[in-house]
Amino acid sequence: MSHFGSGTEYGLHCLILLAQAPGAIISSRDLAELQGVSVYFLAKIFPRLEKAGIVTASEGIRGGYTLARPADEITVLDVVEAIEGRKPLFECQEIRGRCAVFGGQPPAWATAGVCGIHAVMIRAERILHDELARTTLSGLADGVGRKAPPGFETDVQAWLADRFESRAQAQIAAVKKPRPRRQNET
Amino acid sequence: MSHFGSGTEYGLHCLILLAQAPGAIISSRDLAELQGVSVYFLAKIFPRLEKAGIVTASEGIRGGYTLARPADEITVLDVVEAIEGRKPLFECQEIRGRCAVFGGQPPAWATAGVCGIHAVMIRAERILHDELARTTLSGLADGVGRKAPPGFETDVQAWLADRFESRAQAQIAAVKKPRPRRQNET
DNA sequence: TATAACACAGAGTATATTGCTCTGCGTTAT
DNA sequence: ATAACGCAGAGCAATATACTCTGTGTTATA
Repeated sequence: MSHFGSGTEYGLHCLILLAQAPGAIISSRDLAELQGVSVYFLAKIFPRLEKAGIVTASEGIRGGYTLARPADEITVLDVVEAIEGRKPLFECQEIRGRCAVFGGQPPAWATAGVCGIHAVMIRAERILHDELARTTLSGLADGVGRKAPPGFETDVQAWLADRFESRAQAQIAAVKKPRPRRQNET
Repeated sequence: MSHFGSGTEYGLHCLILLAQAPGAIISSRDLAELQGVSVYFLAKIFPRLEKAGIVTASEGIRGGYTLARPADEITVLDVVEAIEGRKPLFECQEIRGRCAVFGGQPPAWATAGVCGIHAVMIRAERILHDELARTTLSGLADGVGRKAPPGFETDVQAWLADRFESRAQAQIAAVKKPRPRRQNET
């Protein structure tokens, strides 16, 4: 297993798509089906991004998500912390005060300040966070844009727009087929 | 929960003690009881440190562990990787190739090279590792030495030496009390 | 040579997390 | 009225964490 879960991966991919379509409202279902990941799982991730102020939600049919602020103001660290939660690199249990030679009453010098091991971990964690905060969603989106041929991004937007538009037609189709619910292919 | 488990914390504390007593053989039981942590749990951690070449084990009564190389040649990263295993920061599942507009056959450009998100994570991971590799066991031990009053380290060594010496006497004591096994206080 | 403590291997256990599935509720555009 | 939406939360199998305990073989000492 890795330190960051797949939720973070899915979330970042979705947010890049939102960054490429500024202002567009895209549902978690469409984002999931576009990328071939679980609709249900993605639907659990987005509320966290909303609570963190990264996306804004709109309800009802034709509802969905949009970036809450410009893509260059959302860092990878913001997304990781929103989805994974703020779990620290290291949780100091203050072993130093338990030393048997203290006999249960550790002297002041033993528990003063930050434990040496903990200090190393705090430093490493800050460096990791700084690095993750260096890349923004617009930076990631630019990277994708540079690799893809000119037509690709348009195709993706067309795919999403088609889904969005078909919300109205779904109602008409429902007259013929009672339950036209899509199945997920995961 | 934190990214690094308590095994890493216990391990580092034990290795600092071994670094402070170069050449001494200390059993996992003594290390555990000196620090008030689980004897059994520590006994599961040390074989990993041995497999990683950080400590060497000696068997039998009066057996135990010593550092396998000088304390300034063992980094915090070495210890973390030995105990936690080499789990990556991020495990790329190649979401980019699953895009629905590709219809199951992603073009070469889409899957060429490293995924942009993965690239950010690889960079962050290397920076984290570099930072953890910057501190050695001797560096940590020096930090403890600077904080503690002059007599402390001697007291600890005396506590451990006393345990080590008493291995022989334990057999004499066993004649009077049939089962003089120590209980752990965790 | 019996013994006690050791390293080491591995089974077992309680609890938590991960990744995912599914149901139900209130909201919204048609 | 309907269908799809966000959102909250229950459930669930698989895995991980932090221990706990047992058993095997090794070694120094009385």
